[in-house]
Amino acid sequence: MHPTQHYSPETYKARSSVGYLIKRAAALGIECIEPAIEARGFTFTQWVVLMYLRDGLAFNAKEICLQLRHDSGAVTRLIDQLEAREFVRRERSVDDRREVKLILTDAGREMVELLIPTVVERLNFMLRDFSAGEVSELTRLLHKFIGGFGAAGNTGDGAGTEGGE
Amino acid sequence: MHPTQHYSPETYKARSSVGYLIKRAAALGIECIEPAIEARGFTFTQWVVLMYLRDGLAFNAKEICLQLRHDSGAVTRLIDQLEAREFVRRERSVDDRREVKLILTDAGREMVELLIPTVVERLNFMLRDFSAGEVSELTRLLHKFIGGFGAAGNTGDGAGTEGGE
DNA sequence: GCTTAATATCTGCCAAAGCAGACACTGTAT
DNA sequence: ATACAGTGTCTGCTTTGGCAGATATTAAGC
Repeated sequence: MHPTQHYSPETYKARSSVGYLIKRAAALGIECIEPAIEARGFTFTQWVVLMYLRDGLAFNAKEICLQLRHDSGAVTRLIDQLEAREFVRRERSVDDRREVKLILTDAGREMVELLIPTVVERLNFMLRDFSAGEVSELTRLLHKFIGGFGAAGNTGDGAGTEGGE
Repeated sequence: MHPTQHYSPETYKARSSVGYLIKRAAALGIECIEPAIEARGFTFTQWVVLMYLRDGLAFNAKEICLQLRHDSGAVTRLIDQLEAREFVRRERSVDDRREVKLILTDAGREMVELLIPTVVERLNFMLRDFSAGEVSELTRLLHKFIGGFGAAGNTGDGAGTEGGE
């Protein structure tokens, strides 16, 4: 069960590493979309949180922390801002009074729907030279990348005995 | 000349958007590699800068700003730290005295080489379920994504699977 | 019922990053 | 030479994110 060696220390170069490329692609993508979001008075992160709530990717602060990979304190303050502007409402859960359920207000939902066409347009623009097959393959590979080790332990050691082609 | 419509506002969902997936992949990748870097006393960003200098992706602060997509002030302070620890040296350019050339010291180069095997191991771990063809295709698609609209000085090589097996 | 551990959220403090402006230097035109 | 625009770097000020600790609630053990 020798592990697959896609890279080796002797020949490793940043510019051909998927680590470098993914990081750079993320930065360029945000840079492309962010101005459109900020023109409507939101930070990119605020927008992302509103989308998470709309799409049911998160229902409380904890889940937003996990999704965003952000600190819980940062998320608290982020929600504070969105709540102050009445795009999100906090509602203490009755089942578990530790939990605070986050609910998109009507204004919040309206704002998300208003912004989506712009974001979609930007995404389509970024992918304008891609065929449908390429987008679908990129999506598949990114899903695999995320699922492959996001779920399995990534705790610093070589615990990965799962998988194994 | 109708643009390719990979996404449409009516059906857009965060979890299937390459924007969301790339951002998440980047976050997970950093999360996987960062602990190994910090165990050696560096922040992830400091590591990246050292790699850029090693691989000639940047020679001065301006180029690091463009590569990292960071503010020039942030980069100045980042270089301050690396210079204080003597991994990087500032050298005023004689051709253009506005420019400050950044040079990896011997200690800096040594440190990079010391860290590379760990980073390579982590990358290979993240990609352990990927075939060589998949890594190469992911690399190609990310290059295309970046080059397509980034338009930055991207001396692409396109190849992914160096290092063989 | 009381104690302890775990969970969800929030608050204070510090570091990192963005923004705007200052400064130094270059190149060009007058 | 002087003036002016453009560029690279650096410095304050503010915002954001990370870390640690506090509070409130739940769950399990005695």
